[in-house]
Amino acid sequence: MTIRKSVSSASVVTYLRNCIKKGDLNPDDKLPSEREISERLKTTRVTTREGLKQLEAQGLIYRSNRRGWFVTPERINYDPSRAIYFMDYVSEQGQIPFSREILKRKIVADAFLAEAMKIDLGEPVVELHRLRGANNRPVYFERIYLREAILPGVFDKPLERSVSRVVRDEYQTDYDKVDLNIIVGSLDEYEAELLQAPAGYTSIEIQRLSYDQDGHVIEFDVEHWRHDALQLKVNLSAH
Amino acid sequence: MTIRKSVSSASVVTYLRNCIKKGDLNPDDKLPSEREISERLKTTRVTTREGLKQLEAQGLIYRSNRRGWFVTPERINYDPSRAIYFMDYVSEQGQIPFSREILKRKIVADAFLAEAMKIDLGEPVVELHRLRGANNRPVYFERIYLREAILPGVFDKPLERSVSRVVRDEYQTDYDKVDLNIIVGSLDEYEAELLQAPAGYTSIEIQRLSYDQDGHVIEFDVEHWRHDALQLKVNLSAH
DNA sequence: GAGTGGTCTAGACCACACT
DNA sequence: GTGTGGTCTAGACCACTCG
Repeated sequence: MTIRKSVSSASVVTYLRNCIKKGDLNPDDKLPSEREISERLKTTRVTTREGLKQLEAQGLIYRSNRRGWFVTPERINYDPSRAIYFMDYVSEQGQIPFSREILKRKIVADAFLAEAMKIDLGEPVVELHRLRGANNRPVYFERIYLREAILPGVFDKPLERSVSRVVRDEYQTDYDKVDLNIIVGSLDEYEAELLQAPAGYTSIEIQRLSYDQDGHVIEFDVEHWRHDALQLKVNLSAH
Repeated sequence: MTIRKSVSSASVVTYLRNCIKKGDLNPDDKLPSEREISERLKTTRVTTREGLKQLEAQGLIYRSNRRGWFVTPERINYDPSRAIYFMDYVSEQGQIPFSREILKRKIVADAFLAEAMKIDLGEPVVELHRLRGANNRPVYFERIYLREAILPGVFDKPLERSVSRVVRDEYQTDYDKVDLNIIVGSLDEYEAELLQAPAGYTSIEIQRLSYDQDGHVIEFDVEHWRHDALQLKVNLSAH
């Protein structure tokens, strides 16, 4: 049996956790400055930051860029197995969603895309980047790749609100099968800036590969979520 | 447009990343000591550790207790939607699995369990803790809760290799529906020690609630994975 | 312009792992 | 016993945010 020595950063964790539990700090409230916390608990900034990072790992608080530390609001429940759209399920959960298009362009498949989408090198693809969030807080960034061969003219469709709605309604194509790939990673500088996080911030990366009824890949989608903003729910049936 | 200043911990990241790419460091190899890296790159331990933590967040390296830093081996692919057992899918992926029972006991449902399993407070439940890993490296710890009301005498069954196999074969009960709940969190001291990780280590928590054909909850299962050891794959069909 | 978070230096002590 | 990782102190500078 190991004997735990008392760790000073733990007092930061305990102190702030209590503030949150007691309601002195509410969701989206800003925490006191690191220097102020350090002074109050008679420790140094390095130690205080260690404690803050532990609370961050637990998802109780989050960082916004250089703006400071905040209490994490309720997570977004996301079920990638349901045919429901971001704007809708966020609203349903009582939060106000937003969606911002960052980039839309025609490209050709490079080696990575060709392998991931199981298509030929050089096949024309429409690339779409967008940022989405709730209550003015960005929660995930995604890159979407659509095959022009399967969805002719898709570049000129209004894709901002929902790609899958366009595919369903304008191409009479159903998503028959979806392969999900989920991994915990960290944000690169570009992704971090968009998500108002420091580079290296822990993220959840969701890759989604969608097929139509004929087994063709129609869409490839890579999402990077702030780890603190997401709760994944998946319902599986044996039928 | 912001101008990036060059960060010193980044040189640690770049240096070690190259060592791994070039093959100077191979999966499961131990990295040089923090002091040695610091000296080699003419920086201090704090900065070196900052770089190491970034590589850890990216999943390229991992920590084992106080033993040091190691290069992350290939992740385990886990598809919670498939009816396949840990011992089997790890073997299939060319790794050697192990499973260790930590605890088995009869308890009654407390408030948390009652709510999670949608059962009455005080209902008898069999609790099982176990630790699983591959190639001698622990990868996840799980708590399993089984309803004695639905699975009479389950306490005395051999549950170590696979609970679901016992349920299927000995009770002729099929898993009809499974609700998954996935969240990124961190390990508490107990979990961390079992997983040979420092307390607070980033983890993936998977809660699984399984129902039989009649809609009764038969099993509740909470898994804590080392974040660096797991790649989730889920296949969804519209059928 | 003041204050903050992000980064860094140059030390130190302790408990634990390894030999 | 030696060396390592885990933790901590007491400073410092810079770039950025905010008022």
